[in-house]
Amino acid sequence: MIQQHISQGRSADRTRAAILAAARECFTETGYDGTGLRAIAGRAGANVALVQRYFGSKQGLFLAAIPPHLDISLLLDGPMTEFGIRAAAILRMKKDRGFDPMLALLRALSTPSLAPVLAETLSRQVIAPLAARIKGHDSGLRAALIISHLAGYEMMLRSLKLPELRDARPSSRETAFAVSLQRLVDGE
Amino acid sequence: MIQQHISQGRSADRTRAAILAAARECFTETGYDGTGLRAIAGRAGANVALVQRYFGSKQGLFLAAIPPHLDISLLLDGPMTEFGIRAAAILRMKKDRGFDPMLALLRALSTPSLAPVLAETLSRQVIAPLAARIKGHDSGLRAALIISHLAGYEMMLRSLKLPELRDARPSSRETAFAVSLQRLVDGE
DNA sequence: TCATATAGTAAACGATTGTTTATTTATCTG
DNA sequence: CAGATAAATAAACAATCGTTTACTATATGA
Repeated sequence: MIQQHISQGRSADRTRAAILAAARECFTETGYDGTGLRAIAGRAGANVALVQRYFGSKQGLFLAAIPPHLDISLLLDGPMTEFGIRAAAILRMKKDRGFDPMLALLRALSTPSLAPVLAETLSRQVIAPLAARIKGHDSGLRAALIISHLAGYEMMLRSLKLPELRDARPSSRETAFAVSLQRLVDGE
Repeated sequence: MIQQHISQGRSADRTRAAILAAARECFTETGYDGTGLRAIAGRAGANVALVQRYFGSKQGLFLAAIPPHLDISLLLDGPMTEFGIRAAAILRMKKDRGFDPMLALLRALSTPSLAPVLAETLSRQVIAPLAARIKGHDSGLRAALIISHLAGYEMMLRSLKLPELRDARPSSRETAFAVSLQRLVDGE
C-alpha cells in the first residue's frame, strides 16, 4: 500500500528530492568543481553517504540534477521572428540566487570528465530542437552559433559579471543582444 | 657582473620561466581547478616548493602566466571592416595542444576566487582596446557582446567540442561566425 | 679558500576531496 | 509484539590539494 507520511518520518523519495534540490542550487552558485558533496548534503539536511547511495557518484548526481532541466521549450514557443527579444526577455527574469540550469551547465563545462556527456546533452536537448525550428541552410550550425552566443553572454554577464555588461542600461544591453541573436536566426 | 651560464647549472630566471611555460600549457589543457601544482612542477622539471617560492600561490602563478598574454593586437591590426574574417582566421590557426591564453582564461572563468580579477583583466586588456576601435553608439557594450560571442564560440568549439561545430565544414563555420561578429562591429 | 647567499630538494603539514564500511535507528510486515 | 527491511548516521578510507618547513647543494664574492 502506498501511504506516505506527510512532512515527517523517513522517506527515500523525499531525501532524494532534497538532495537534488540542494545540488541544483549549489552547482548553480559555486560550480561543479567548487561544490563539495558535504555542502550539498548539509544544505539538504542529509548525510554525505546518502548522496552516494541515491546517485552513485558526484557525476551521477550532477547528471541527475541538471540535464533534465535543460529545456528550451519556452524559447521555442512563439514565432521565430521574435526569437531574439523572447530570449532576452527570458534571461532578464533570472534571479541571482537559486537554481539556474543554464548557469549550472556553463559552470561545469570546464570540467574535463563532464565535457563529453555535456556536449551530447546540449546537442540533443537544445541544439537539435532549435535547429528544427530554423529555416534555411546550415540550420544545425546556425543553431549551434546561437547557443554559443547565448552561452557566452550568460557566462560574461552572470558568472564573470563583466562590467561593460553589468553596468550597461538593461534595455540597451537586451536589445543589442536580441538583435544579434535574431540575425543568426534569420540567416542573412 | 651579469654572467649567465647557458643551458646548464642553476638559474632562478630559467626555472621560473620553465614553471611559467609549464603552467601555461597545463592551465590551457586541464583548466585551473583541474591542474595541480605538482603536475606543473613535474612538467617543468622543478620542485613543487619552487612554485610557491617564485609565485607565492597558485593564483599568483595563474595571474603571472595567463593575463600578460591576453593580447588582441592581432585582432585589431587592420581595417575594422574585416574584423570578422580576421578573427575567424586567427581562431583557425590554433593548435589543439599547448598554450592558448584565450582557452586558459575561459577554463578559469568558473572559479569563483578568480572571477573578479579576470573580469577586470578582460575589461581593461581586451574590451577597452576593442571598444576604442569601434565607431558609433554603445561601443563598450558592443565590444563586450563581441567578446562574449567569441568566448562562447571558443568554449563550445575547443573546450566542449560541440558536434555541430566540430563536424561542420570549417569554411561554413568560419564564414557564419565571421558574419555574425562583423554585424556586431558594424552596429546596424 | 672560506663564508655567505641562494637555488633546489624532501618531507610533512593540515585540510578537503569523493567514496566506502559498519552500525544504529526508524518504519513496515506478518 | 517480534522480525525483517530499509533509511540514516558516524567514522574512516585513501588520495590529493595548496602550502610550509627544514635541510642540502651549489654558486658567488671578498
